[in-house]
Formats: sequence, C-alpha cells, structure tokens
Amino acid sequence: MNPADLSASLLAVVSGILARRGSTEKITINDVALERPRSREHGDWASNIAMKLAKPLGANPRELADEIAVDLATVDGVARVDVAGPGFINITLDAAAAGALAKVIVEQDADYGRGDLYAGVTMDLEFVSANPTGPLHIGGVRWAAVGDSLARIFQFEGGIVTREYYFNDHGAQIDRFARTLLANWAGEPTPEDGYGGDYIEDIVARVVEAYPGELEDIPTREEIQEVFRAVGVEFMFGDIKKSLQDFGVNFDVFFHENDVHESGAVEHAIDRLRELGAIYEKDGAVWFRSTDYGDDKDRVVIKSDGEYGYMSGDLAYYLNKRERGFERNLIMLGADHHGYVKRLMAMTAAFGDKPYYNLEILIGQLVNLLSNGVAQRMSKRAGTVVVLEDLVDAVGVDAGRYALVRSSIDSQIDIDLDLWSRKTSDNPVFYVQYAHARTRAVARNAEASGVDRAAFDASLLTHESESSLLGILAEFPRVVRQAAELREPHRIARYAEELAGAYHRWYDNCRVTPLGEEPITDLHRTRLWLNDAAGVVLRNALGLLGVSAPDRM
RNA sequence: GCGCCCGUAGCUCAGCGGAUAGAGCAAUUGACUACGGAUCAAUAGGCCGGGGGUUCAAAUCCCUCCGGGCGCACCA
Repeated sequence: MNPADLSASLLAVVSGILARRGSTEKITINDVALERPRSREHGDWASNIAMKLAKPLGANPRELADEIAVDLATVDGVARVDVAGPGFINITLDAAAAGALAKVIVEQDADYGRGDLYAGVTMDLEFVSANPTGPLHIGGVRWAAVGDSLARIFQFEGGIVTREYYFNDHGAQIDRFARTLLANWAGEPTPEDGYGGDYIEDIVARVVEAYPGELEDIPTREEIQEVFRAVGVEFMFGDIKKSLQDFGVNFDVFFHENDVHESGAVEHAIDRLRELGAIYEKDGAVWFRSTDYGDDKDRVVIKSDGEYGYMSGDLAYYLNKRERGFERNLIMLGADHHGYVKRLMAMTAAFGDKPYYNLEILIGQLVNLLSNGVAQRMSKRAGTVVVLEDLVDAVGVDAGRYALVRSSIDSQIDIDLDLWSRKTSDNPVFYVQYAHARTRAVARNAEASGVDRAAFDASLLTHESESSLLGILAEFPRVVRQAAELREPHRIARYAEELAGAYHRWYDNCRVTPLGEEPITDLHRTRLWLNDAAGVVLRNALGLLGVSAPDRM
C-alpha cells in the first residue's frame, strides 16, 4: 500500500459518496492527494478532502469526514481512520501494508523514485556559461551544483536532458581580457577596464610557452594581442572545463557564441523576426519591437555602426536551440541578470513560442562570502576572486556541492570561509552520508552474523520508529517529482536529512543483528530489508545531488 | 522613479493555503561491557519585519509600509 494506491482508494470512496448524495461535483485524483501529517499521532496519512468539499456540497465538514472515514476504514490495508480538528481525515495503515514498501524499494533499487513527469521530453539546460576571462568564481559554482542536480532530477523523471554551456568568446569582454594579457606581457600597467588577479600572469606565461616562435618577432601589437586572445581564451576555457569536471559536472555541449555569428545564424534569426513583423529601423539602427510582447523597451539588434547588438546573439542562440529540437529550454542566470527575463520572453513570444514553457529563465540569488564574519565583495577585475578550487580545497567536492544545493536559489546564501575551511562536521552532508555508511555497516554485520533476506514479513515492522521511517521512504517519489516541477533541487537535500534522521532513530531502537546468543528470527531478516531500503533511498537522493554515498567514512 | 529576490529560533536556512511553525549548528542535561557516539534522548530558544485585506483556515495569497541584496545603455 503506497500513497498512490491509498489516494485511488480514497477517490473511489469519495466518488461513491458523491454519487449517493446525487451530487454532480467532479473530483480527480489530484483533489484527494494525501499529505503526511506533521505529528505521528495523526496517523500515517491525512486528507483534507472533506473540508474542500464541504462548501460546494453545503455539508458540515466533520459529518462529511465521518462518512468518508466509515467507508475508507473497510479498505484493505487500512488499520484505522480518524476524523480530527475541523475535518481532517487521518489514516493509519496496518503494519503489513505499510511495511511491504521496504521490499519494493530494495527490488527497484536505483530505480526507486523514478517518475515519468518528463518522459520523452527533450530538455536543454544552460548553466554556468561564465566568460572565459578568468577562473570560475563562486557565483558560477552555485549554478554548476544546482544546474547539474536539476539535470539529474529531470532525467530521473524521464527527461532527455542536454547540459549546455554557452561559451561567450565573441564580445568586448574577451577583447579586454586580451588587452590585459598583452599589457601584462609588455610590462605595462593593467588597462583601466582590464582584469586583475594572479591568474593573469600565469596565463601570460603559458601563452608565451605555448607559442611556437618568439612573440617579439610578431610585427604588430594587434597581432600579438590576437595571439593572446586566441591562445589565452583556449587555456582559460580548458581550465574551466577541468574545474567543472573535477566538481562532477559534465556538459554535453559547449556552445561557442562565435559559431552563431560565423554561421549566419544571427542574420537568419533577424530575418525570421522581420518576416514575423517584429523588426523595424530607426536612427540608423535595426530594432526588435519587443514592447509588443511585454518588454519595457524595444531592443537594438543591429547598431547604427553596423555591429550586432548584444541581443542578436540571444535571438540566434535561442532559435538554434529550437531548431536542434529542444522542447524545453532552461537558462539559469544570476540575480544580476534578472533584467533579461522580459526581453527573452518577448523574444520567445515573437518567434511564436510559448514563454515560460519553451523557454524558462531561472534566476538565482548571489552567493556572499564571509571572511572573519565580514562579507567579501567579489570582483573579477579587482582580483578579489574566490574560485571553485578554493571551495573544493576547503571542504571537498561533496560538502561543497551539498552546501550550494541545499538552499533555495531564491535565497542569497552566506558561505563563511573560515567556518568551512575548519573542516568540522557542522555541515549536514556528513549526517546524511554517515547514515548511508551506517546502512552499509549494518548490512555487513548482518551478513557476518548470518542474517540474510531469506524471509520478509512486513507485519513484524511494528515499532514506532519503523512506521515513521517507512512513511518517509514512501514519500521519496513525490519529493523528486516536486523538486522537478518546481525546479528546486534543495528539496531533495532537505528530504535526505529528514530520512537520515529517521534512520538514525530507527537504528537506535531496532536491531538487525541479534544480541549475544539470541536466535536469528524473521524479525531480524525483515529489518535487514528495511535497513537496505533506507540505504537505497539515501543513495538515490544523494545521487540526484551529485554527492557520493560512501560505504565507509 | 521602475523591476526581480529576500526579511521565520542566537547563527545558517527549510516550510509557501491546513491541525501545537521545523532542521542543522551553537547552549544546557542525560545515554557508550549493545549492529560505527560522525549517533540518540531531553530542555531552552519565535508578535514567521510592521499594518490592512481575502478565506472555514494565512508564515504561506492580495494591498501597503519599513529594511536588505541585485538590476534598469545603439556595454557585453
């Protein structure tokens, strides 16, 4: 008996009552969704359907609840149904019905929790996309952790997911980067709009090293700068890729902005908008009439000097993604880019697509760094950069990823570097990982003392901590689905913590291996199933976060 | 001025229409001759930023004010 079965039973019961009352009120499976009560004394599952239906039926919610309760109590596997408060229906399953789940989970193993929310849907997730003008700073790292986790969640829900990095190797930022390298090489001061930071010197040295001849022999300054641009960007790009790989984030596509310009895709996109009547000319420039689609102001696509405006690249890139066949396109951006949302949605609508469906922009708040309790301002140009490697060096990949993915992206998060670099375990990731390691230790001990999974009798799982653990295990598929729908991976992390807590409590109360000379019984064997089920779900949850589930710590 | 996000326990943050608002850390107390004590049990700590409104029911939805962060170029 899982929540879906129970919902179906409840639906049948309520439909029967509606028919009996001669009501034309229509209800669906969504109306009878069960929730897990906060307090254990309210049973395993609760429904508020009676309160929802009371008004349209003109009925007293408590009486209606009583009526539902009587019928529901006859359902197989339901031990007790109580009506409480203003009309809550609290359902308690019998131990056998609730406990059967443990075996199901162990048998489904890595597939437990998998859903079909996005079955067969092509999805492109674009994230990080930092300019190759420096190492990955901490802000970009948040999206690496969150974006990769989201991709895993979508895949778990059946989505056909592409992880994509938009590599901006075209614009003025790259020119600034090249000029900075050139100036450093020539022993000149860093240009006013250039980049600071120790890595500049390093890159310069590597470019000099990599260049087959002598840079001094190149006749013009422009040509030398071009060498620094091409080779320097390549190095930077390689460094970023490697950092991400080491962080467990692997992109399927690295898309170069240059391609979009060189392939004629920009003209193609503008032509397309022109056909659709969304393009006009004014003051010698070419404009996209984005205000027709909800934007605050129209946007320049070709400047009066003939150069392409910034947005032209976005137009071409989006169209390119659609032409590559992606139904859903998600872009993750930092809060400093939230102003883009309207114009990108206007673009989506102008192309005849559905805003917030074919294109979604996820805006995440910035990460603050605290050092000695003082916020550090990050600036690439000033060189006060905290990069991915700093975080990994301080706390490791697992803790780093977990910490970044544990909070809602709507919240700014503070990362106290002093605290984190202490490597103490005041980070919940250890709590969760330890719970998993413990499930493995218990399984090892069970094997050593002769407890196996030859028997399974769910009716023996009667301890309070067992029904509590089972209730949480049952929720995993719903949590995954919700995390996918809301694009909120942090829900998985919070769930994992709750599960770890329930597991530790169960461990404290219920032994899998017998003590001393006690004989091995079916209770021990059945508990081994439950133990392993908890291990499976902890492992699956951590897997969705890109965090390892160690067997030993 | 306009726009987006946030204001919940000492700290970092969950909860986003339901029943007594939660977790981790920090504090106090207790449990190791019991499957790893990296654990567990207990105590203490909240006008859920302020004020209106909608609802049977609001931390959650709407309005407004206050406070904080980030944006509003023919820059990228």
